[in-house]
Amino acid sequence: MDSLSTDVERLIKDTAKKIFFEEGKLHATTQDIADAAGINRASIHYYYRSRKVLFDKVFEEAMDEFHTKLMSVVDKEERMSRKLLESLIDFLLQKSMEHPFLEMFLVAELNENPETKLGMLPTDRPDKKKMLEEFIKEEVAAGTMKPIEADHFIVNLMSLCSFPFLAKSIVKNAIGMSEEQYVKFVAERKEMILKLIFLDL
Amino acid sequence: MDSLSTDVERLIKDTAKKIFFEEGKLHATTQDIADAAGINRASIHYYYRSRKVLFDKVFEEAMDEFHTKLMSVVDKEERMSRKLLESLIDFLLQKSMEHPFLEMFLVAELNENPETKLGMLPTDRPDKKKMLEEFIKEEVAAGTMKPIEADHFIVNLMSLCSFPFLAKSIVKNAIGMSEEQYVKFVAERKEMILKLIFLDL
Amino acid sequence: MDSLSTDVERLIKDTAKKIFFEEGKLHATTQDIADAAGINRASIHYYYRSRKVLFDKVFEEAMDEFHTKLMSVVDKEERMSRKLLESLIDFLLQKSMEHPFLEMFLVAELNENPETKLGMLPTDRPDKKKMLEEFIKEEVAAGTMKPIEADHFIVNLMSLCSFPFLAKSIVKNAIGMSEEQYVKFVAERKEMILKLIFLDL
Amino acid sequence: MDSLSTDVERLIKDTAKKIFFEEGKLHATTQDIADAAGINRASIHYYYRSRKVLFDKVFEEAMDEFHTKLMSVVDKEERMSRKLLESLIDFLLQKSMEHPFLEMFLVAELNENPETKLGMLPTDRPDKKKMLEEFIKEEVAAGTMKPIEADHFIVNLMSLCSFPFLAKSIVKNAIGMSEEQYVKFVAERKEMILKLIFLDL
DNA sequence: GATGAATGAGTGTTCATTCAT
DNA sequence: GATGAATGAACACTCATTCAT
Repeated sequence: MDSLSTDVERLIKDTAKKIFFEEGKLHATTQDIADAAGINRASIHYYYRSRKVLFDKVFEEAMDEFHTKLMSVVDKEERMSRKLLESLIDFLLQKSMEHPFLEMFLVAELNENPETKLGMLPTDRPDKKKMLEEFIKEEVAAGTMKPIEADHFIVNLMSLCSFPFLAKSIVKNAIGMSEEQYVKFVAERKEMILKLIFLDL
Repeated sequence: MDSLSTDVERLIKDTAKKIFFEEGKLHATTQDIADAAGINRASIHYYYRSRKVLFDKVFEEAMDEFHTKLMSVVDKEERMSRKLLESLIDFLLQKSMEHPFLEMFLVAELNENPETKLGMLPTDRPDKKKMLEEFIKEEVAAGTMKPIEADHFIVNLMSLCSFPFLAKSIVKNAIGMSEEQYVKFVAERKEMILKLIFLDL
Repeated sequence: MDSLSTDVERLIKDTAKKIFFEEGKLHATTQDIADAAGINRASIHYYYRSRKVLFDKVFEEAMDEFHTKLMSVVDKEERMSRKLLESLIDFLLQKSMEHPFLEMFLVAELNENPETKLGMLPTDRPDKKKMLEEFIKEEVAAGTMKPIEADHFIVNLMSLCSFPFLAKSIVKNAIGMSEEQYVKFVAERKEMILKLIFLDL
Repeated sequence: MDSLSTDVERLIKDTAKKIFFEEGKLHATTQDIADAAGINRASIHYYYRSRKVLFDKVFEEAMDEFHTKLMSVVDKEERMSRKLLESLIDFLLQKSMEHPFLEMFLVAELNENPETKLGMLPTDRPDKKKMLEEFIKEEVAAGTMKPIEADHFIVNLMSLCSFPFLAKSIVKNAIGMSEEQYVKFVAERKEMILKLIFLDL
């Protein structure tokens, strides 16, 4: 009953997501999307009234999914722990693999329309920041971590997880990696990041 | 040394650089550039045959400048040293402040035209990589650094230096920073990165 | 007498007539008609092959109806009389109330396609014209009418009967009439027109 | 100095006016206008940002011109007189010859968007109506006119002057007039209308 | 050298229309 | 018979680009 038509609607959305957030084609036209989906350009307007509506929907959905999953990770425990941190890194790496260019679109949108409001991102919550600060303090006290401000800590995490995927083409070119080497490289990131954070690993 | 026209030629180039790499306006039109430069749109085509020529020139120049400066830093010494590394971080942070969105354009270009050849980036040179690996080995031997592959090391550096600028709007939103807080935050990056790398700082 | 489908067929036709000739929506789309009829847009093409076929049918029908009724009025008597003229005015006012915008479509069609042939209108018949001229001559002789050419007479009649309905929105705006005042105004037209024609009223 | 470019701007406007209000092509596209003007379709967007802007400007201008001229006729004298009435009829016939289809567009617009506000039309002014009523009263007292309400009088005038031009194609078809006969017919309208109004003519 | 005017090519969008069920 | 899905054709519109001055 979730009949054929719905499939095309989803196909369009999925194709758009792929082109935008996986392939990072910032300038993709409705024709590009239609071609990639193997459908007529007018179908896009049949299901989504306009390019903007499609884009907004696809973008909002990707952001929502990101937000929701992040929340489910971050809110799972009362206190920050190594296990929780590991889950967080897992999540950040995972979504960067799936949608390496989501941030690019967000940044492009914000550069074009600085007043755009985005769904409050999770770390902008005092309780979570406090939680993180306490964790750092404890680890520092235990001699397993060097003192660091929570803000830098979280931005480091984002940077180390997102940038290598976003800038995959640069990274590969700059370092002269083959695709295989890149895959291996990416697989090592999690352990590498943990070792960078904790002195006892 | 040229005539008056050169001034306009330079004005166009500088304005384009600003709009593209400082403001990150990926979709900027020739009209946007002309408006920002306070000149006629046709002048852009008079000095640069087409938008693509202007973009390519501006892009190549920014990349060349980046490349040249990087080389001058990296090739200053025969051997890698803490001082050299510090210079490198200084440089990376500096160029990210100047042109936070240069990578975005590079990535966008590579996503659109994967075959694009970019001037060989510096670390794709076995000697430099070797140099870095030796440095790491020595620091590890001295107990002032944890073992890390050179590739991860260099990508970490790029990530930690570039991402916070590229994603300034996200970072500020996600953490709820004011402009003043962001300025302070950015000023602290260098010391923070060094402390992250070296165990004895 | 037909089956159910005929009902829908008629519904479509009636709705189209209403939108076109009563509401004067010159730019009405098939979707507008489908919405107003509470049916699916595709049904319109099921019953009528194309928009043009529907429009032509609806238009032809309205014209035919007009033509037929006019004929039945005009051909009822052998000779023109005051009573017949009164019937004619009644009819013209009546059809202008029902389909105030029929002429607009006719005019629009003729402007777009000047070669369009329309069913011969009744006054384009020498006998009828002769009949009218005799009537005028008699009334003039009786001192109850001023001399006037038959062509002007008939165009005056059309003008005085059609225009106030066709241009209702303008008339109301220009004179500042309320809907009630307009209704009263319209009701007075017949007597007014007769008084304008005949000196003894 | 009112150089070539301005000429094209005017050419576009004049062509649009001609197509819309003289030829009554309600569905005319920008391509139709461009073709008729012998220019590129994009030029229309160069001078007027959009079709709507062009249409609105052209429409407003035609209405303004109508309004201004009408005022200059109507306000020339303190009191209504036969001479003034004659001027008014002259004006109404004149503008109907120039722009026979202006009312059609006004009506179409009002049918599509009933809330549209149009520049107050002139007769919606109590003083003018009073003026007309006094004139009628005087003529009636002199036995040169039959009693008639001012509203009917003014609508009759509009009808008798506008309709024959607006519905030229119908009139010609209905009565079987040649172009020459129509020209003669039109030339006779003024005298005919005056004779219809005044008993002593 | 500089600029307003003009245009071709392409994009989003709407529409009547067709098709499969 | 009826309808949601899909499409070709046309439209308004934008943009980089060219031309004439």
